[in-house]
Amino acid sequence: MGQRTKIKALLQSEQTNIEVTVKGWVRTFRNNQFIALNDGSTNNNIQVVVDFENTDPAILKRITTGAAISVVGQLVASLGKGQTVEVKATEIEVLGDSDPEKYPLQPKKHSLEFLREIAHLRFRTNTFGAIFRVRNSLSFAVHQFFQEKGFVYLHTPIITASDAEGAGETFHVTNFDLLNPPKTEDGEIDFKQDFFGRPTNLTVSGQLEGELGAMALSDIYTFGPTFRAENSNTTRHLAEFWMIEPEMAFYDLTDNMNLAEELLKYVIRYALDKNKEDIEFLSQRLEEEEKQKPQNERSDMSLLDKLQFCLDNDFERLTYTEAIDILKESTPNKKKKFQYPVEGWGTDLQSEHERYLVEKHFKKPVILTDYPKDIKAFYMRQNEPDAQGRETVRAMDILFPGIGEIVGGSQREERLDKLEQRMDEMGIPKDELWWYLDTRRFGACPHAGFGLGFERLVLFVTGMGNIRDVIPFPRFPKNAEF
RNA sequence: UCCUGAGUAGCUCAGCUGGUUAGAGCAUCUGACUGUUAAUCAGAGGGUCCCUGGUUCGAGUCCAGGCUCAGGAGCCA
Repeated sequence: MGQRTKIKALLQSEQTNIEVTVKGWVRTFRNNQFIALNDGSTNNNIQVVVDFENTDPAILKRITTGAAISVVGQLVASLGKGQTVEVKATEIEVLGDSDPEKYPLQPKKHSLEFLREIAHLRFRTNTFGAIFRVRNSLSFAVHQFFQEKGFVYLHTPIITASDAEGAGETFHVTNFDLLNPPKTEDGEIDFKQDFFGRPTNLTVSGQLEGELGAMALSDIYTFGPTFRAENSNTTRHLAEFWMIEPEMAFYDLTDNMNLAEELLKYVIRYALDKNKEDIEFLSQRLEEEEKQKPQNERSDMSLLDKLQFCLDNDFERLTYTEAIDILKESTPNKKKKFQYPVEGWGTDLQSEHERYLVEKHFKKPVILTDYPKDIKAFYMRQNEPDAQGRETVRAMDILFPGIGEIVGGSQREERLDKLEQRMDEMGIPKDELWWYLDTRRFGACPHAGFGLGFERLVLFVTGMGNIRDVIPFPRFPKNAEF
C-alpha cells in the first residue's frame, strides 16, 4: 500500500500543486464532480474534484455515499468557495463499494436515536467523529495529568469477590451451566465448585483495591471499566462505564477536592486546546438543538462559553448543612415548586435540589462536603458530631451543570475501631474484607480518594444530552448489541 | 423499577368523531444540467401502519396484554 496523507494534514498544508494520495470514505458526491471525502482525522472533509468527462462512467457510478476510495491527484487552491484547498483527481480507485440503496447513513440529518441503532456506523458522522476524538483526548489527558504528578496507574481487578461496598447490583461471573449448577446437600448452589471456588462478580469500583495500592505507592489511580447491574434507564447511567479512581496517602478532604478540581480543569483545557474544531462543531450543534427548545429552557451560554467558564472560576465549596439552609430559604422551596420539599436535615438531596444549587443559585460547579453519615458509605471518615449532635462524614460530591454528580469521593476512615464499628452498624461483613482492614492494622494513615465518571465528563465537554452517545457501544438494560 | 409520551416508506413525520386505492419532505433510482457546498429541475419505485388477541359489517384509528424507544424520577459515577 502506498503512503497516503491524512486529510487533517492536507487541509493544513502550506504547499500546493503537489501530488498527493488521499484515502477515505465518501460523504457526498455532488454534481458528478465533487466528492466530500472524510478519513476521520478531522471533522472537515477534503473536496476531491473529478474530471467526469474523462473518467470511466463505471467508476463514477461506484462513488457513492459510504464507499471507501483512494485518490491520487494534485493538491490545489480551490476554485470554489467553501474550502481553501482541494484535490484535483488524476486517479480514483474504489476500495470498497457501498450500495446506496442499503447504506443506512444518508447525506442528511439523522436523529441520535436512529444513530444509536446503527452504532457500528455512527462513527462516520460529524457528530460522533467529534465526540470520539474528544473522548480520546480526555482519556489521554487523564493519564498525562496523573503521570505528571507521579501517580502510579494501578490495574485493579475486573472480577472480584467483594460486593461489600454495596455500590450497586452486580453482574455475576460464573462458569456454571446455568440450567444445571452443582448443588450442596441443602439444595443451594455450590459455589465451591465454580471457577473461583466462590461467588464472584464484575467490579462495581476499584476503590478498595486502590486504597491498598496507595498504602504503599502513595498516589495511585485506576482508569478502567466498571459494571453495575442496576435497572437504570436514564440519560446519565450505563451498565458498563469507565471510571477514574485516584487514591492518595496523606491527603485530607481539602487536598482531595483540590486534586479533583485541578484534574477536571486540566483535562477540559487539554481537550479545548487539542480538539478546538471538534468542540466548536459540537458547540454549534448544541446551539442549533437549543433553537428547537422553548425560550425559557434555552441555555444562555454556548458549550464553548460553559467550558471556558468552568476553567475560569473556582468551584463553589460548601457543606451539606449549608446547602440545606440555602435550599430551605430558596424561592422554589418557599413557593412549593420542588416536587420534594426541603424540610429537615439528614435526607439525601434530590436531583432537582442539586440542579437548583448548581444551575440557579451558584451557576457554576459546586462541591458539597460533609454529608450526614447515614446516607453515605461505611469507609468515609467520620467527623466529630456538631453542637446539635448531627453526625457527618468527610465526603465530597462535585456537581456539574446539566450532569449532576460527576465526582464522588471522601477522606477514608483510617481509624480501625471507628471503621469496624461502622461496618457492624451497616452490616458489612468484616471477615470478607479482612485484607481491607489490614491496611488499618499495619501502618494506617490519613488518606483520601474519589471516583470520576468518565462518560459524565465526556457528556459535559461534548455538550451531549445522553450518556449512551458518548461511549462507542453503550450497555444499558435490554441492550447489548454490537 | 415507577411516571409520561411515542412506534405508519430507508430517515423525519402527517393521517380528524372507525369508512373505499394510506400521504408529504428528504433519501434512493432514471433522465437533464455540469464549479457544486443540504446543488438544481423533471419523473419513477418504495408500506408486516411494532406484535398478539379482542370489539365491529368494516381497525393505521377503539379496547386489552406484550415488546421496544424517548424524556423525567429513583439508584449512583
